Amino acid sequence: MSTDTGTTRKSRKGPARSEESRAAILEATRIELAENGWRGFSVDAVAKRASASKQTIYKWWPSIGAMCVDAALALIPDAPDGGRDPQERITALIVPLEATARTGNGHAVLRGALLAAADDQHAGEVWRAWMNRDIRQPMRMVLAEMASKRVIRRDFDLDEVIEQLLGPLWHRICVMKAPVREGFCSEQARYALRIYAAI
Amino acid sequence: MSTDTGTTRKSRKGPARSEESRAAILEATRIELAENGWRGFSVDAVAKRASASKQTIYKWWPSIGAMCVDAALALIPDAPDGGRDPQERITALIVPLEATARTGNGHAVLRGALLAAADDQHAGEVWRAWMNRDIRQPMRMVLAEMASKRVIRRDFDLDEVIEQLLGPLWHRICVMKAPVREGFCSEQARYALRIYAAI
Amino acid sequence: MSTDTGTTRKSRKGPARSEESRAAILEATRIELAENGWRGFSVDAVAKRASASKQTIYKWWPSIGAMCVDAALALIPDAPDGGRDPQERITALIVPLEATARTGNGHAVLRGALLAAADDQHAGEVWRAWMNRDIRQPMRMVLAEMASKRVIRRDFDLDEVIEQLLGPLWHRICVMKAPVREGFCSEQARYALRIYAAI
Amino acid sequence: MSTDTGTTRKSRKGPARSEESRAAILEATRIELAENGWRGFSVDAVAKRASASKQTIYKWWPSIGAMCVDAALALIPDAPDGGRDPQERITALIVPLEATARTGNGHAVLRGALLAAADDQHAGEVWRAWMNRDIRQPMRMVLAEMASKRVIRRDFDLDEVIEQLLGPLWHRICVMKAPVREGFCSEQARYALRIYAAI
DNA sequence: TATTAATCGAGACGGTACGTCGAGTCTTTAC
DNA sequence: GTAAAGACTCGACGTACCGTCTCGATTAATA
Repeated sequence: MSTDTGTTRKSRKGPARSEESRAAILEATRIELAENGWRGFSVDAVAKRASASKQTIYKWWPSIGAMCVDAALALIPDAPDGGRDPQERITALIVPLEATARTGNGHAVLRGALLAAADDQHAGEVWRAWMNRDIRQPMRMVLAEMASKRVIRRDFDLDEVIEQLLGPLWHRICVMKAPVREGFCSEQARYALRIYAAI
Repeated sequence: MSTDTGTTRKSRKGPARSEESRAAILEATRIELAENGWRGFSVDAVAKRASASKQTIYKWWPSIGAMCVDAALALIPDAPDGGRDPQERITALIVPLEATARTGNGHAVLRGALLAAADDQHAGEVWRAWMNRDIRQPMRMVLAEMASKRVIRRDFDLDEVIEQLLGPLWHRICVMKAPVREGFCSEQARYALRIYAAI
Repeated sequence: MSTDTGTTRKSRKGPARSEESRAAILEATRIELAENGWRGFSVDAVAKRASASKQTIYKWWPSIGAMCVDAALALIPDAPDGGRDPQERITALIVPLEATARTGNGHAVLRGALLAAADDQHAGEVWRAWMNRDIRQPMRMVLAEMASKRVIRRDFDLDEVIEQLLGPLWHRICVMKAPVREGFCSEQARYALRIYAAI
Repeated sequence: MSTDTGTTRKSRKGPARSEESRAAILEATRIELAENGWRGFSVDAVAKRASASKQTIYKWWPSIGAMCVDAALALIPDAPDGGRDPQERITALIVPLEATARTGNGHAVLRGALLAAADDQHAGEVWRAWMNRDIRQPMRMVLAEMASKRVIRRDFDLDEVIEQLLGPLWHRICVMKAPVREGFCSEQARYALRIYAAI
């Protein structure tokens, strides 16, 4: 789930931003975040691992927290097409997160990014912006459609639905530090919709 | 929800552990945690604010994360008596958390402690031990009783129920950084039980 | 006391070296050197002040120290004609330095250049080459003539004479940071010759 | 020529300043200064070489320049007793400098300290304070005595005499970077007094 | 008149060092 | 004994500068 690199430009003096350097920094960030956690995360270590200059890091990211979130978001695959079934469409929105948490050190990277988002101003904004664009808005569409067809109640609170969907994953990854079984997220989706089922 | 102070002793030379100092350190911890977050949290600042020596802090806590969790747990009131109704008994277990999150800077302290628990080995153990004693075990009892009476299904996973109960609160406090409305937790309890309702 | 610009060429493709840029760089160098001293001197600041590219600076000077010396030497006026009197001829060789030190921020520029010459390999060579050409050689001629006429002793050491002439100025500018009074240098010349007077 | 360590205290909580650390820092400073010069001098390198913390360095010295001067002054031996002869007494004041310049890497250390004193506010003050105490004041006494006995003229300028004494040494060490022969300083003393000789 | 080679401003980049802050340990004094 | 005070080493912070490189534009000699 890529974010903007900000390299777009029409014509300007001097060399363009090095995409190579950017990718190396994000990869190093993921490794360091997974190994040392959020408080133990060190920009120096990232710079050294990525053979990059700290200057370059601080130039392109507003804070190291934002960089951590960026690095994690780059790991999340694009959502698959959910077809017509509302239940499937909602599941499709959150399975990429589950997939990330279940692959390699993805759970540790996600945990680091979530901590960064909770602890750092900029990181929180980046994370919520991503959530808004990739989860909240699409889900609002689906839920509105379901509500109009009386499949679910009309008085749901969008944010609370999202919390019921993502909260358990968060708790598992961050607090329990236990593995995420397959289908964990899709099951939460089924539960959540059942809660709001009309009658 | 106090934790052990470790001051119990039969007879030993010299003065006992200063309860005054311990309280000042925990209070300073809460303030610093709420003001500067987890990554910005500093032992030096706590020591200065509490007029304590760093030595004293390191003497009594295995890690600063554990101290943060201790400081937050000291803020959580004891659970009220839930009576006989299972629904009420479960609600009673989690409303202290909601109450803490809704009082003063409690949400920020809780957030700091949760981040510490997710990021720091010792802190995570302290937090999970508390959860196990004050939430998980009591809830296991209630749920077992409900299952035996066929009020809920028998095949629930205790940890997943807990995640459905606490996850949303976490997500709200840490990710959304939005206020927690009254009844948020008890509603999650109602939802969770509905999910596992028999039939 | 100008040094070679290195722009002489017979025929070559492309534009010639920009004299405008060179002058702007040297002027910026003088200002920065006077303001920030030798250790605080920054190529970036010179480039920005002169609206020049760092590339241009590194292309034309072997080291920043050499550039500092160049910038200072450009400030030293040509020596006046000393006439026939040996005393006057020697005085004429060093009064340009005194004049520079007594004009505007000349003392600070001179100090910066001297520090550069003492601290930097290239700068030292540039400075000593200038000294050799503009002070040492002419003085050798005058002193030899005086020695042949038995006005001064024959066993003087040229470099020690120069040190007696320039050392005090140096000490005043660099160590005492006190103003240089008019006639300071010519008086040193008179003293030095008196030291070596025959008889 | 030691300077105050500032470790004097009657009674205070906490450990005293570590003399061991202070000595290691000064020795490392001398080595680094001699090897890399003033502009190339690095606090990091000193800290690493002395196995000291930068914190400790910045705690006890107002600037790195002052530290460099301190390190050099510690190398200058105490002045010998000059006896009764005024000429000898003056010579005795400056031979320690010559001796330092002629021993080991003393010339490079002295050069570094002189550059620091010329380039750095604090360093200059430290150097001039030392000069005032160990050279200027004693010399003022001797010269006053000589003037009262009509051995020298009465209208000399103390600072100019000092410049004539020390300037040549400086010029040799810093600009010429040539070795200092034995007797260089005492000869300058003889010259200077001859200049101001009555009649 | 194109082509070509050089110059120049702008600025991105990997590094090194800056001066500050915090972690965790140790030492001294006071109680 | 406990605790406050604080010095110490080590490492990371975010910034500044160094010296090299790349880019786009411009300028002058050559073809």
